[in-house]
Amino acid sequence: MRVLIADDHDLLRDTLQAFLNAEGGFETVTAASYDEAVERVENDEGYDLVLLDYSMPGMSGIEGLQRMMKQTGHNRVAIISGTASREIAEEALAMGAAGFLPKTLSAKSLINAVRFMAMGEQYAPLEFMRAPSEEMSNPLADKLSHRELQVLEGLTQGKSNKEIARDLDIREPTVKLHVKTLYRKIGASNRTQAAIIAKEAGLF
Amino acid sequence: MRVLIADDHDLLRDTLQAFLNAEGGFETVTAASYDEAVERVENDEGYDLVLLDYSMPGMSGIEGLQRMMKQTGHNRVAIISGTASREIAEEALAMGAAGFLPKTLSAKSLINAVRFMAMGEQYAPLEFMRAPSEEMSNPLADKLSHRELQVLEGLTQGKSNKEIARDLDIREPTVKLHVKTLYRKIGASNRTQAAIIAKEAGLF
DNA sequence: CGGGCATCTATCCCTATGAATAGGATACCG
DNA sequence: CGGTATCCTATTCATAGGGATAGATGCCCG
Repeated sequence: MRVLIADDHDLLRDTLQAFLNAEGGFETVTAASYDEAVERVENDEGYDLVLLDYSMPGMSGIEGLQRMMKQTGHNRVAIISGTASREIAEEALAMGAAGFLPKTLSAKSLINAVRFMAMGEQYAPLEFMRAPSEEMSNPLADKLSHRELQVLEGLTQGKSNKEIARDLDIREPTVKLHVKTLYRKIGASNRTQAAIIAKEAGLF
Repeated sequence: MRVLIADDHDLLRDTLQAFLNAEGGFETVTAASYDEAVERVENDEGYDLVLLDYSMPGMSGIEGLQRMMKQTGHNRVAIISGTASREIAEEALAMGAAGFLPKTLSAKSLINAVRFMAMGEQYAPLEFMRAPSEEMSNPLADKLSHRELQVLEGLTQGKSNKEIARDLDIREPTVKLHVKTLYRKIGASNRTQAAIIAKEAGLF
């Protein structure tokens, strides 16, 4: 099995190559930039898999993946990245990439994944894909006080101020205040927008 | 590699066994029911992987997976199913299942997946996991007239009736009418609920 | 052709919402 | 202790939203 590893981090590239050689029985070739990778693919033959670092000179993200996939034709191309988000992984996979490898992957899993992809399957770490989008520990929630969050939850359920007041056992004017300050904090101008924003942030 | 296949469909079970033996080089044992599978695991030793049909006698869904995982201890257990939804797959994987195999999988991919799982990795078909939940082709949209849909879209953007009227170039009272009839159709009692319902149905 | 349907317009009336402002209670922190 | 933040309550006012009802048009289908 021939694998091309393209990454601008020398250390990672070299250790990865050594490891794939020793433990996985792969034949590996490396490139330190996107252009070098292109050159290798042009001149050499028969790579079973091309690993592209998501952020390296010349790559320009998902667009580099696309170009490489076009250029290699039937060859399989996977993304390897230390930072990319799930959205990017999804995009790459939807585009037909052979896989997505976060650098948090264990060496053992990486061997398995590379072998899996070289067999023609599509790989991505399930726990990575299963993560609920971004979450980002909800920057929204942090900005709001406890009460404001409770009120916001009421909004997302389509409740009136009066209902929210009853549920929280506070007076209606108080609810209105929380509602208004919460608008300011999350950038909404009415309750429907607030509800949508909260929903889209994955709250409740 | 020793694999236990538990499925009440004789045909599938036998062909699967034959195929895994011949093409994958696996040693396979079969069971026709959940209880038989439990028995096999108790008496035999060293299964690298247990494949459980999601709907077979005694299995009772995700609960059977849980019991089997507890019983086998370190052994790896995967679900195989012809009907189960993505939600069930997610649940199984979150619970630590070795994988999820829909019966729509190609034989070649199945071999790869089984080998992958036997190596200790977690597998599920990415295209299956990436599918946007259910979608159900939006029963909501069918119930609404064209205008009502346009108005509903405005609602989901947090617009006021006046804004919607301007955007659609109709008078505000008309918008209010559409809004009201649309509430009835989708079961909302105010604009926020309508917006949430539309959002959750995947509209817009 | 007439009935049913979606569409558009309009008016009345009441309630809910949003903005502005203000005062008091509590709790935490330097 | 004083400063600050959060929370609760209150009042007033303009506007938006929601319910009800009514009338008119254009269109398709039986």
